[in-house]
Amino acid sequence: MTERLRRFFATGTTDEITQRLLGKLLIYHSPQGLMSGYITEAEAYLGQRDSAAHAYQGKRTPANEALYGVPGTIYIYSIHSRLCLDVAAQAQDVPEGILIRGIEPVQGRALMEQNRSKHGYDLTNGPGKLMEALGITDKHLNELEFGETDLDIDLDHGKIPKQIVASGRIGVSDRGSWTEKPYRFYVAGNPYVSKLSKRDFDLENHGWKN
DNA sequence: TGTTAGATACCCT
DNA sequence: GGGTATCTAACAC
Repeated sequence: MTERLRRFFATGTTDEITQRLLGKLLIYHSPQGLMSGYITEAEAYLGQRDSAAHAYQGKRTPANEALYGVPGTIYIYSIHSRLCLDVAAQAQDVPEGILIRGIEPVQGRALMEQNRSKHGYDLTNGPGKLMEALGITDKHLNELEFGETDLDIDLDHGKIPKQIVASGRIGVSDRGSWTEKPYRFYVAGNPYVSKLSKRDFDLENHGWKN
């Protein structure tokens, strides 16, 4: 199965893969129990030529080594005492990646609420929030591969976005022409998307086609 | 209801 | 020291 995921994360440009990732089911077999959610928001980072990427100008350290791994490698990094979840895209040694910024809870919502001590849409509508909801508090999954460990992505049981919105990436500032490039993608109307206005919520079907 | 500003927190270089 | 996430409070509409 990992063979399929590897192909998924190496076919097409990274911004295309990012859009295709929306609606796929992220699964975590946690020690607490099974948790899963549809991916609602993600950002593409285009490697050494992308001034907002961790691998800008070919930067390579033990911390971002996972970006250079095979397609589908898990890259976990910390920022402001929180963790963010990335997936390495493209062939090995091509340090492009996709940041998962939001999921819509499917299974294990009660566990997530327990981990976050929050409920409602605030549960998983941000990169640090979803990691806290999943109960991932360290980097032991870093550099492992999706599908080979407790984290998995199910390509078959996802949702189809009715409409995908592209926007500039969050938190990227003063990065020259890369600052405003539309490499953030999200499911239009889904409430589990960071910084989305309430009036844009599609409360009927959360922006999904099915 | 939405936008903004400030405080906080911590691992990696 | 840089990173840009999250929570709260304050203010404008």
